[in-house]
Parts: sequence; C-alpha cells; structure tokens
Amino acid sequence: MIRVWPISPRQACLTNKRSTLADSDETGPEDNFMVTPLLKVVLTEDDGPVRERLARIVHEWPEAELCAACATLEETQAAIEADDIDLLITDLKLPDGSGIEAIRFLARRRSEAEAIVISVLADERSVLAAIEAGASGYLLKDADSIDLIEAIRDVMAGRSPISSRIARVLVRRLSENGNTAAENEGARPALTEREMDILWGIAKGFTYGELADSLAISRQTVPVHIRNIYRKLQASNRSEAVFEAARLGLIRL
Amino acid sequence: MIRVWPISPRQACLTNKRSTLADSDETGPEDNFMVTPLLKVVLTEDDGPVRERLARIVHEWPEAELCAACATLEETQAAIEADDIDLLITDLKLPDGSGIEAIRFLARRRSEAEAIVISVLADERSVLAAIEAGASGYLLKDADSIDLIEAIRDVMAGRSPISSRIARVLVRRLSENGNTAAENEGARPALTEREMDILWGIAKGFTYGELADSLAISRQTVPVHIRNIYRKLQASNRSEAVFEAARLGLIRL
DNA sequence: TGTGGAATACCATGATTAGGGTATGGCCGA
DNA sequence: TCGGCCATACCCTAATCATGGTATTCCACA
Repeated sequence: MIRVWPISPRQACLTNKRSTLADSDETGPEDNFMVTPLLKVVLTEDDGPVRERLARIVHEWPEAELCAACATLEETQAAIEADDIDLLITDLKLPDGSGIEAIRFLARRRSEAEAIVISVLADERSVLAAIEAGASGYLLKDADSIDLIEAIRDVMAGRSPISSRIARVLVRRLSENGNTAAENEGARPALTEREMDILWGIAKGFTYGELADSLAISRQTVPVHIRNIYRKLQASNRSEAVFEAARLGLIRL
Repeated sequence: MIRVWPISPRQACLTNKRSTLADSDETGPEDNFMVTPLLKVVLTEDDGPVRERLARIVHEWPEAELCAACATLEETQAAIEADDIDLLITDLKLPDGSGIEAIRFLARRRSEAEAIVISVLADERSVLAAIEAGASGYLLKDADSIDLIEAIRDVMAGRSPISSRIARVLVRRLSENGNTAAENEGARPALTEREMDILWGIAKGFTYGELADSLAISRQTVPVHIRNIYRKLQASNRSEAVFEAARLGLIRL
C-alpha cells in the first residue's frame, strides 16, 4: 500500500539531497509531497491491556503499519532485526530488561529511526538515559489521555513530544549546566594572556625550552609565568595546574 | 483576596524537604493545601494586540493577579523591582533587549519565581539561552492556540510546558552529550584500576613518593605505571597525561 | 593442562627537566 | 608615582624520564 505523505524535515534531512526526494515525486506542483510507504511501527509494552489499547490506536491509524506489538525486550529486538522500522514506541520497564536497551539497539541498527518512550517512570535517571540512548519523545503514562497519533506526527516531523513533567527534568539538567558555568565564571581566577598561552603549552606537555621557542620568549621567563599560574590556581606543579584549569573550565578540552 | 492553593512541588522544594514533595500529589489529605495569595504575574510582549490578548487571558483567570503588562525590557525590570512576583511570562524579542535578560534579572531578584517564554524563536541559541537563564517553560508562538492557563498551571506545579518543536532542541542537546560520551567510550583507552589510581594522584600533583605512600606500593613501581599510562594516552609527561585524561573523560573534574 | 600475555610489583642509574628563590628592568594604566 | 604585568637572568635542589633488568599472579586460549 502506498500513500501520499508530506515530507517531514527529518526525512528530508536523512536522505542526502532534497532534490532526490522532490524529483521522485510526480504527483503535482507541490513538491512538498511524495509517495511514501506506510510508517513502520513497533510497539513494546509489557502490560497486556495497555498494549492492546495502544496497538489498536496505531493499527486503526491509516498512515502507519504496526509491524509488531511486543511484551518483552527480546521480542522487540527480534522485531527490529526482522524489519526496517521507522518508529519504536516502547515502555521502559520490561520483564527481561529496559526499553532503553531496545532504543540503543534500534539506534545501532537504524540510526534514522525514531523512538518514543511511554512510561510511568519520571525520575531523572530514566529520562536522561532514554534521551541519551536516542529517544526523541517521552510521554508519561499518567497523562490523562495520551494522544499517541499526535505524538507520532510530532516525532516524525522532527519535533519532540514530551510530557511537561518529563520536560522539567530536561530543563533542570540543562539549566544546571548554565548555572555551574556561570558560577565558575565568578570563582575563576583571571589569568593573563601570556599565562593562558603558557597554560596551553603545559597542557600539551611542552618543556621549558619548547614553550620558550613557541612563544618566542626566553627560556628563563617561562618558569616565572608557570609559577604565577600555580599561585593563581593554587597548584604546585604542572599536572595539578592542568587538572585545576580543566576543572575550572579555563581550558576547553 | 485569599485563595486556597495546592502546594506546588516548587514551593514544597523551597520550603523544606523532599518528603513533602512526594506526598503532594494533588488529592492527598488536607495538609497538602495552604492559604496562598494570588499568583503575581508579569507579562512582557512588545506586540500590542498580542499583549492585550494574553493580558486578558491572565486577567480573566481568577487565580492570578496581573501585576504588569510590559512592552519593553526596561518596563519589565521595573515591574520585577516593584513587586515580588511569582511568574514572568515574556517574549524574547523586545525593542530594547532580550527577554532572556529579563529572566536573568528575575532569577537574581527572586530565585524562587518562575519564567515562561512565549516566542516565535525556535533556534538553538535562543532556546538554550532562555533555559540556562532560568526559564522553566517555552511556548512557540506559532502554536495554533497557546493554552496559557494550562502552561501556568504546569509551571507552578513544577512541570515544564514546552512546545514539541522546542523540546526537540533540548533533546538534541542532551542526546549529543550521551553520544559524545558513548563515542569517547569506544576510543577511550582502557586503563587498569592501578593506573587509574596513579592517574588520580598525578592529577592531584603527587610526587612519586606521595603516590607510593598513598597506594602503599614501592616508589620504584610508580614510574612503571606512569609510563604505561603515558603509552596508553599517547602522552609523554604528566601534564599532557592529565590533559588527555580530562579530554577523554577518564577523570571526572 | 600447559602456556602466553597482561597486570602488578620491585630494583638501579645517568641525563634531563622542573621547581623555588631572588633580582633587575621596561611598559602601561590608575 | 605606584603597582601590576611581562620579560629576563642565575643558581641549587628535587623530581622526572628513559633505560636497563627480574618476579609473581591471574586469566584466557589452545
């Protein structure tokens, strides 16, 4: 079965050139439309009734083809192996492992496929692990009524359907980065330009002589700068200075 | 005017301990409710008609008090100064600056206040800057119809109302972290436990003698491990080894 | 069951480098 | 004019690097 399907940003991005996609489409003046096979979906959920309910939603949606409805990690991996799927919708708590492993498995096989998590878990570890594994969507099961089709449309269009409670975890994580960076900014000792040059050389393992040559200064001047760096970083030798500098973000790694 | 208001996780978190938080799931016993004044809101939006529309929504909502409806950054900062507000709803593009500055300003004055961005901007820089400045919500203006009240409820309950297109930016950023970490995992040389001990000591600036003492091994053994570390990290001295180790994420800073 | 390899540990020495101290002078902005 | 930054110079001690070795344990593979 073949259907007309609007090009998603994701798809356009994934094949190489947009022109390839556009050229293969002869259905009309709108080159935003192309002939696309059904979206191949695998659904994983260990709870039978819930799985049935979700499966029915996907199944009744004419734009997708439900390749498999799995209850375990093993089944899911088999389903991913068996078929080049476009989307995995998975629970996290599975009897034989975590849905995160399924997402990783999918990412390795088909990096262009998408994954949506549907789970009751909202703790930071689960959420971040799922995102880092490659999930693009994360819906909380306790939501009054998950609009699964809306979520699928979102994710295939390059957006991320995420419950607001889950989103808070992401926001907190990212804002922490900002805060710590900003805090360190204040506590960061001010090194002079020359000292930064020297610091870089130290990190790269240069000796006094190499440092002097590369900066075109006297060999005897180098250790003076180095000692000033030690004082400012409260270090007493090179490796400690590099460690402190890295910790304070003075050196970009 | 005084109203009964459920404790938000945010508020619970600020008052004291996490236990309060866990118990505060909506319909619990009476001590989950407290007497609270109206939510004090400042709204900033440079486009007049849009501002009027949003202001009316907030104004007509009985649970909030609209302290000010501003068109510029300056007005916003003045409004924040004038009143201990609970929530800032702001656009990013303002005639005299960025709404991000308003968020930063608010974070400095009242760190417990929340901020929601409503903007047409969806680029990574704007989104991440807003989040790092302290925004908890980010709604895209092109959304068909923003449910502002729902967003306010979300954010005051410790959730993060975020448009799915914006969420994708956050997801991408966080999953990149995961990927680079995972990639480095592969390229990362495998140091033995002993070598990691030694590496730590090096980073802290220990000498051979201190290293030997702290690990209870012979002074002569230390340089052997160190040379092995150099070989594995392709370094030729201590500082370079620390630098490489930090770069590869072998050392948590 | 044996055997190779890796990791760990120990020993020794000469050449090189780093670290600490102290001193002097030029330059520039407050 | 003073202080901070940069640069230069010398000397001495301590530490490191690159070499040589040898021995033990443990694990994987044949």
